[in-house]
Amino acid sequence: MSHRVTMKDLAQQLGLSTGTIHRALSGKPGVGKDVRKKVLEAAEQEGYQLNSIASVLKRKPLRIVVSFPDLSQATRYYYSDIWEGYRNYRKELTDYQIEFIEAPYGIRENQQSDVLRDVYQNIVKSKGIDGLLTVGPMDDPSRKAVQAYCAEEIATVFVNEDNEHCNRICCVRANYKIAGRLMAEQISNQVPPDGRVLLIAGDRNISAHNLQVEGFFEYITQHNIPFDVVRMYKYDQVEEEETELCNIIAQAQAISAICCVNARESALVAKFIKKHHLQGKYRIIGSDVFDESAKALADGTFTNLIYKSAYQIGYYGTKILMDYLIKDQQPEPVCLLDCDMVFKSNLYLYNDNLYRNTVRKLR
Amino acid sequence: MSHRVTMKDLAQQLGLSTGTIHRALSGKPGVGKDVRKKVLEAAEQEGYQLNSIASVLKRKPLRIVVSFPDLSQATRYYYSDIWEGYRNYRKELTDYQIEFIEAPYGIRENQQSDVLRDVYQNIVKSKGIDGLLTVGPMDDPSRKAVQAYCAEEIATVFVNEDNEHCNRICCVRANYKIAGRLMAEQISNQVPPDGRVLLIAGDRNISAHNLQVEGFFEYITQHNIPFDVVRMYKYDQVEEEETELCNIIAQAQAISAICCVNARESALVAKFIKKHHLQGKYRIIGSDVFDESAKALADGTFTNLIYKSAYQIGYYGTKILMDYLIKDQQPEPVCLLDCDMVFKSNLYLYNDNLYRNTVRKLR
DNA sequence: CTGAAAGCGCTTACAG
DNA sequence: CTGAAAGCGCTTACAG
Repeated sequence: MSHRVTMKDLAQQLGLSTGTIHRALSGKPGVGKDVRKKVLEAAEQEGYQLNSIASVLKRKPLRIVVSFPDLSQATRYYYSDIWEGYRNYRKELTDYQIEFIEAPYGIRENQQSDVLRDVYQNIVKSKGIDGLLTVGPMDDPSRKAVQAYCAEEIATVFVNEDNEHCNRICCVRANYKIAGRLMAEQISNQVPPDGRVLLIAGDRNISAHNLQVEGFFEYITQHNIPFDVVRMYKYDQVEEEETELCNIIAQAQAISAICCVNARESALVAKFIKKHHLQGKYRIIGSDVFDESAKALADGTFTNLIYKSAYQIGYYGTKILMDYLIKDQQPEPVCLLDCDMVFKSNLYLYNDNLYRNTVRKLR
Repeated sequence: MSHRVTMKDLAQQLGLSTGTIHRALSGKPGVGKDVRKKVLEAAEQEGYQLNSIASVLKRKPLRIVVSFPDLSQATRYYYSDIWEGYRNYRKELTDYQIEFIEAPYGIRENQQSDVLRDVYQNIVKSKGIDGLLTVGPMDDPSRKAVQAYCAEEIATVFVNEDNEHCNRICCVRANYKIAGRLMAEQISNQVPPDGRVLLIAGDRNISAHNLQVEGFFEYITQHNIPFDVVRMYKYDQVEEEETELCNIIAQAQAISAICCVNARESALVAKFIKKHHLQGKYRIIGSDVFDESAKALADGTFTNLIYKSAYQIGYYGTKILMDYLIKDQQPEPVCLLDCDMVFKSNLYLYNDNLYRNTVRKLR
């Protein structure tokens, strides 16, 4: 264990005070241009590494805004896992002096932008904050709200949705393509290669849905599986959906399997199957783990579920932001978390929040 | 953020020095019995929590011995993942002043005990160590070697194998029962319920193998699947194994699927299938991810693999030991990590060490 | 057995 | 823009 270079060492070497070294290295204002350069060079030269532990002790608390959808709506299962992942990583940070400001928002139009603007007015402007963790904005007002944060050099990490027009340090999301491939592979293990498969493809405007569809076809193409795939796009036509399902199922050429790329329609499929007493007639892979889908898997209505790593996204999103702020670790711009195939046999792992104590591979 | 109670606060309240408070709370010698009691009570009363960050700064480095099998032998794939998980968690601990002493051992008889005794003589006795991370001893000499550590109050965490006769704080291992259930469930999705299944059951003396077999039968019993399961126990009769496989496969009543609870025999099955050009004839689930098994999955010889969380065992084993030493967190005595079903579509996650950056659910 | 003091490596508030 | 000093909350070595 040879001596690790400290700020004191650099200060002595350069004939400066440790305060100046600190200001130079931390990018704080109040240090001459050439002095800063000299310090950065010496630090590089000597292989100086910030001691992230020591730096915690005396600094004032970091202030982080965490803003995800609240649990009032359709995405509540998904986001309760995101919140939980965030909270669990937060526990790892006890003693790090971090103040988390939670700002959940409803999913009505403009809710994200309203909440973010509100926090900006009330907190950012007065006390200042250091980091922002939220969903990449999908509408103009939200994007503008986030850009106001980024303009203040506030480190920003997006979950689920990216938005490259904001100066975010990274986006953490599920690897949807692999999710689609997994569905195709699992189905291809179970139904004859010339079988007919209903792919409930979600919304053409939602990239998470498209990527899964893409992955699905990629797999069957690469493996020369001549599935007859029927795609259904009724995500925003809730009323027509059941009729459409009836039509497809009533067709002369029977389907053997159903795959569904999103939670809402998975719930709908489960309901439909039970209503028409079709349990066991099809191989069905649903998306996400929540009350209805978990029940459907447990009772045999579904064969499997794809878990899209919501918990891990919350956990890693928080970790990546904090590693950036505390340890100066620069993440990849996009971090993909792989999805899991859920079986009856390991459903309890996803269902039982008590032991959700985890994490996942990162790409 | 109300003020958190510090040692200084306790010292003032009790009219003692912070040094005494520290000695009392940390269980160090050199403090009177009733003084210690008084301090512990006050700490309890005031809700004192150690600031684990501050405690790192001035203390001398913790010294941890890490001793797993080396990579010279049959278990090298499995243990390279364990080592890697340990190394990756270690990276999270930069700045925590921890000195890791790596003591890999060969798998010949008594290698573990020799190495542990050697380290004990050369390091423990002279410099002292704070923690031990190793495989729970499976023979008498190793058990005695470990007990010598535990007698010195050295915090000990076992991976893979437990041994309750040592005073370990915890054992971290895969949830083998779930692994067995997953195999049964996946096979039952793919072959007719009255199908014949060959279960390569490993060694009757190895609990990891037995638990998987148990889980397998548990699943098919609970779900009333009338599989005809043929068990094969030839783990230590390598020469007879191929003959036995030939016999079973040649039988009039054809088997539909093969499940294998361990890595060595999975490699053997892959070789056998390829040699006899039987690819695609059976559904086959192998164990563990390593060169041969990964190839067999990729080329369609195997349908799936069960990954027994080696990486995560190394990662969490290290974390649990360090959380105990640094944050005073008492773990559950047995921590079970769930296993993954590996598909062609996500094989790269297990195969590509570059991005092995992860973790798993803990029970 | 107990206290008083120094110091871990940073960050900050203050003075100039 | 820069320096000198104090201090974060612990741990340690020394003195008694």
